[in-house]
Amino acid sequence: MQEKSPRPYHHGDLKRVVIETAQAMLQEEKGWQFTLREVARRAGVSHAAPYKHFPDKSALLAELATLGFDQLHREVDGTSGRHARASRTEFVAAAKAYIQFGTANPSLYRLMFSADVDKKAFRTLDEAAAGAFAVLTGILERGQDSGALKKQPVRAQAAATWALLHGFTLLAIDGQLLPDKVGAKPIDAVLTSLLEGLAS
Amino acid sequence: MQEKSPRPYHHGDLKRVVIETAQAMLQEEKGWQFTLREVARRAGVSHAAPYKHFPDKSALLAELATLGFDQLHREVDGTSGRHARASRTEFVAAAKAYIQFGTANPSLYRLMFSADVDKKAFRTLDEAAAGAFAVLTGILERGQDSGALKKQPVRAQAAATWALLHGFTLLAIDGQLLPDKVGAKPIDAVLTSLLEGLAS
DNA sequence: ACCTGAACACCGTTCAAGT
DNA sequence: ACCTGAACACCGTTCAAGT
Repeated sequence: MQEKSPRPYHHGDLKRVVIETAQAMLQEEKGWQFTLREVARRAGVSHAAPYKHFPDKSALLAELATLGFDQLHREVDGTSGRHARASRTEFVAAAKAYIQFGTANPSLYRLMFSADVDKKAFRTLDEAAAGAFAVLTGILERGQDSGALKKQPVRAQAAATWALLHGFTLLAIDGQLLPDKVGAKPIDAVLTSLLEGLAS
Repeated sequence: MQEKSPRPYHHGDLKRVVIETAQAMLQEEKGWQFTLREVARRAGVSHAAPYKHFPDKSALLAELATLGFDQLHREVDGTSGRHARASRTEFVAAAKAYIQFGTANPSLYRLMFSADVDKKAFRTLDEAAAGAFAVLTGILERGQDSGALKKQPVRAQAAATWALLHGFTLLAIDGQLLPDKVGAKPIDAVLTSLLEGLAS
């Protein structure tokens, strides 16, 4: 019995395989050491093959970052109920989901905000980031409607919230929020402080 | 008249020159593309020479990051008066100095929190980061003493403040807080929001 | 003690040539 | 249309050899 075309000359689906291999590598320890040649190696293909699907490394990184923002979008969005009015609990759940995503996928999260991704070519990346940002804005709007949050310019509130979540996530990834430095349960303390700034 | 020993075989002060050259490169556009060989080239020395002063690239990066934290420490500290009690104004000035440092030295700021620096060998880096962190803690303590800030566990307040400043700084560096996305004067809006969370 | 030059094992990227 | 293999210009790092 012959194996199903073990290594056909034309891979057929290489673009997807490259992306999936790269994503798997990002999940690993030291996933931030990202090598195009290693991706090709694992995909069982020559190191020049990916260039038929991505103009350069930056473009692949941009694609991975875009997919990361999409996933972040979905995970934060998934915590929020579909009510027209949002509670503080809902707000906190969304915030925790954001931080959870980042700390669970440190290399990917870093990549999403890395200087190495191709910023010019991929408007898609900006759109994906804006999409994730819009989720925050939406929750804040609905929180204001319910009276749980202070009525303030929503975009400024969203920027402050995003900055706090982003900073907290990165500091956590860097191991710079350890209890001995910052007290126990930093996440709860920080979210409390944030809420007190926004709550009515 | 003879030039003063134009290129002596023994440089004599190479370690400092390497650091200063590296710092100058970090100030440039694309300063984050950091190459040990390019540093050596600019210092007019062979590419192997730096290895007599730094075990590897990580070690140099760690040294640069440490110096960065020292500078950040000084600049934030410089804004705070020497009174035992701190006002909100003082707190805001410190926060703005933090953000100003980061946005004025984007590559250095990124490096200070980069995954590439040698975390194990250099306890100095941790100490420098802790020093900068301590400034925030000090201002918050003195702000609580003056009654300008709510009495809360200081380390948690400091963590929230740090996270917000860190996130804001990085988003600003990434160009992700542009007015069209986030409204005008994001910095003031964010600091206001932060203050409302901490103020009494 | 400090520096050089050649060498090694890696990259990202390109391009003629193969299927 | 898609992939390979060799090639080029770069890295970081090591090490015998020079001063």
